[in-house]
Amino acid sequence: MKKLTSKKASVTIRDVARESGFAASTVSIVLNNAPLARYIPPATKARIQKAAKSLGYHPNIFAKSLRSKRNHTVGVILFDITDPYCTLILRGIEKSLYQESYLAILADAHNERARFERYLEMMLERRVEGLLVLANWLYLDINVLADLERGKIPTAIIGRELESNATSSVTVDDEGGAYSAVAHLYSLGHRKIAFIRGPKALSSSKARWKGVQRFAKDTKLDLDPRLIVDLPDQLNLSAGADDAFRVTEELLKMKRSFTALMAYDDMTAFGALRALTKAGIRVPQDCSIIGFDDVNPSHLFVPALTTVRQPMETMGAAAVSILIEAITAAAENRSGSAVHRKLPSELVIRESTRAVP
Amino acid sequence: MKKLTSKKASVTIRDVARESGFAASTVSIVLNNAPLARYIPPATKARIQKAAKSLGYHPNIFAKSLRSKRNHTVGVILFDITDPYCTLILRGIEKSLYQESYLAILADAHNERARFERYLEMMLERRVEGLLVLANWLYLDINVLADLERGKIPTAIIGRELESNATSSVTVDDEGGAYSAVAHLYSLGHRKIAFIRGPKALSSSKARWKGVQRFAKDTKLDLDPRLIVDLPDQLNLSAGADDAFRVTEELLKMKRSFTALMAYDDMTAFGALRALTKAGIRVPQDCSIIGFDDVNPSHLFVPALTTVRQPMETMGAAAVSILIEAITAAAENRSGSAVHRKLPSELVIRESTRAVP
DNA sequence: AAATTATAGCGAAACGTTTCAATAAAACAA
DNA sequence: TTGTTTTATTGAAACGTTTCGCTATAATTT
Repeated sequence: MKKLTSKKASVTIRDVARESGFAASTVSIVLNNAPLARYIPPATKARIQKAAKSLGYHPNIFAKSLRSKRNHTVGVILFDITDPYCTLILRGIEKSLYQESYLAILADAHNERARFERYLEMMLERRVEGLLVLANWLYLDINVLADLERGKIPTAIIGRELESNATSSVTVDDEGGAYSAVAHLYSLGHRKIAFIRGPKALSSSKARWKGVQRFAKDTKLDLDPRLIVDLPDQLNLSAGADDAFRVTEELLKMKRSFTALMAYDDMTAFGALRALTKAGIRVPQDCSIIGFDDVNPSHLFVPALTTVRQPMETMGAAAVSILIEAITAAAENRSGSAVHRKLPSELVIRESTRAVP
Repeated sequence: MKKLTSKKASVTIRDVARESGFAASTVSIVLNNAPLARYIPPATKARIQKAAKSLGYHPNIFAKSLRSKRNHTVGVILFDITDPYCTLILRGIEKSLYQESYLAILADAHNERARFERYLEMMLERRVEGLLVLANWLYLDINVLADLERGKIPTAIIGRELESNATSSVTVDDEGGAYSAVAHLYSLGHRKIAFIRGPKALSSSKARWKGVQRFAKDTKLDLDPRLIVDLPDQLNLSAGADDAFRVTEELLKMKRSFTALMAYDDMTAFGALRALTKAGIRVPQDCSIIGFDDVNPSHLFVPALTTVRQPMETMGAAAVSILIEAITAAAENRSGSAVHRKLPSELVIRESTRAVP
C-alpha cells in the first residue's frame, strides 16, 4: 500500500547527503562547522550548503539534542506574571536570552508552592539547560533548594539570596534603598513618618526595614511604633494594594498625625494613596508618599510616585549572564562556584513627595 | 582508562529493564500505559513501577520526542511583555496550558517585525506543536501569514482577525465595547465628548471608532471633529500614556470645551488624566474619563478608571482550547477548520465617570 | 485431543543526529 | 624508491525511546 499523502514530512540529513553526493557524516560536519570541517575543501562545502538550502533542510532538534544533550533552552519560573515587577525582570531576561539564542520556557507559580514544584519537575524532565527563578518568598528555602541541588542544574535566583550560598543570586540593595528613601523624606523636613512594612514572609521586608532602622539610628530620627503597620502575610501579592488600603485606613483611624508615609513597595503605595485621598488628605500637599520598586505604572500615577527604583531589566540581564556562564562551565566540566550580585537601587523623585510646609 | 567520575549521568529505560528483570519494550509499555499494557498482569506492572521509582527513572524527553514527534510545547509570541494587556492574556494562556500539561516557550517581539520573524523561525525549528500569537498590529498581514501557512503548524491569533480566514482567532467585540462606552457617557448626560482615537495601525482602533460612530448615528449624538484627536502611529506601545498626555494637551489648547473624554484604551486614559489634572480640570467632577481594556492598574488609580473590560484571561483560555483542539486534530490527521471567536466586553463603572452637573 | 484464541513478553528496527575510527588518496620527506 | 604526514571522506555506532511482529505459554473452544 503506497502512501499517497505527503512525501515524507521532513527532509533529513540523508536527503541532503543524497542530493549533494556526499555522506551524511560529511554533511553534518560541514553544516555544523565541526572541527573536522577544516579538512573539507570549499567546493565541497559549497555544494553541501547549496543542497541543504535547496531542500529546505532544518535539522531535527530532537535528534540533535538526543546526541548533544543540549537544547538551548532555559526554564524561567516566576511567582506571578501579573505582577509588574516580574514583568520587567522578565523583559530583561528575555533580551539577554535572545542575544544568546536561548529560548525560555515560562512557568508561573501563582505564588503557590505546589505549582512551583510541579513546574520545577516539568522543567527538569525537559532537561532545560538552566533555571532562572524569580521569587522572594521564604518558602523557597524549606525544601526546594534541595530539589535544585539534587537536579544539579545551573540555577540563578532573582530577588533573594538563599541561606546556603550554593546557588547564584541577583538581588537589589533593599537595605540601602530603604535607607535612601527615608533619608529623602527626612531631608524634606519630615519627622513624623508612617511606615507600612511588607509581609514577614518576604525577605525584602526585613532588609528594607533594617535600612529604615539604620537611618533612624544614624540621625536620631524617632520611629513612632504607633505609626508602623504591617501588611498581612498572605500569599496573594496582587492584592497588595487592597491590603494596603485597609491597613492605611486603620492607621488613619488611630488619629495619630504624620506628614509622610513610606510604603513597602509601589503597590502598597497605590493602596495607601487611595485611602489617604478618600480621607481627604491630599498627596503630596498634606502628606508625602514614597514607594519602592518603580514598577511600570508608578510614573503614570497622578501624582507620579516618588520611589526607589530597582534596576529590574539589569537584574534580569545579570541573572542570565551568570546562568549562561554556569551552563558553559558545566558543559566544559569546569565547575564554577556560585556568584552573588547585589545591585544598587536608585531614588527616583517625582511628584508624590514634597517638603513639609 | 576508567571513568572515575559519576556513574552514567542518567538512568535509562534499559536500566529499569535490567533492574526489574523485564525487557525494555515491556517497561516502555507499562510506563506509558500503552494499549498493549492491557495484557500485562498487575504483578509485572508493579515490579516495573517499583524499579523505575527506585532508580529515579525519568524518560529522556529528546528520545521520546524523536520517536513520537510530539513535545507538549507550544510557542507563545507576544508583542510586548511589558504591556499589562499582554500580561493578563498570558496568565489566561498559562493557566489553561498548565491544565493540559503543556509548556510554553515565550517570545517577546518588542513590537519589532524582525524580532517576530526571528522568533517565529526559532519556534518552527524547535517544532513546537502549536503557536499562540498575541498581536494586533497590522504588519502581521503583510508577510507573516504566509510563513504560518507554510509551516502548517496549528496557530491561534489573539487580538485580531486575519483577512484570510485560514487562521483561528480570538478577539473581543471592540465595536460593541466602544458602543457601550459612549452609551454610558451619554446616559450620564454628556453631549460634548472628546475622543482620543488609537493609532491607525491597530486593527482595534478602527473597530472601536466604528462603535462610536454607530452609537452617534443611533442617537443623533453630534461628534464634533474638533474634539477628535488621534494617537500617533508609532510602534512603541508602552509610550502610549505619554503620547496621550501630549495629545490631550493639544486638545486643551484648542479651548473647545467638553465634559467627557473617551480614550482609546486605559493607557491613553492615564495620560489624558494627567494632562487634565495638570490643567486644573478635576476628574470626574469637571470631566469624566473612560478607557478600554481594564488593564491591571486601572482599578488602582485615583480615581479608579471606568472602562470597558476585555475578558483577557478568558481570551487566553479560549485561544488555548482552540489550539489544543487543532493540535489533536492534526495529530489524528483530521483537519479541523479555523475557528473564530469574538468575546463580549463588559462595561466596568468606577469612579472616573460621573453625571454632568 | 486438537485447534483456536487470549495473554505475556521479547528482540530488533527505527526516529535523525553526531562522532569516532578507519580508509584512501595526495603531498611531502628521506 | 619507500615511508610519513596531511587532506578528504566515509561507514558504523551510539544517543534513549517506542512500535511492530514474533514467539511461547495458558486458557478456551470445538
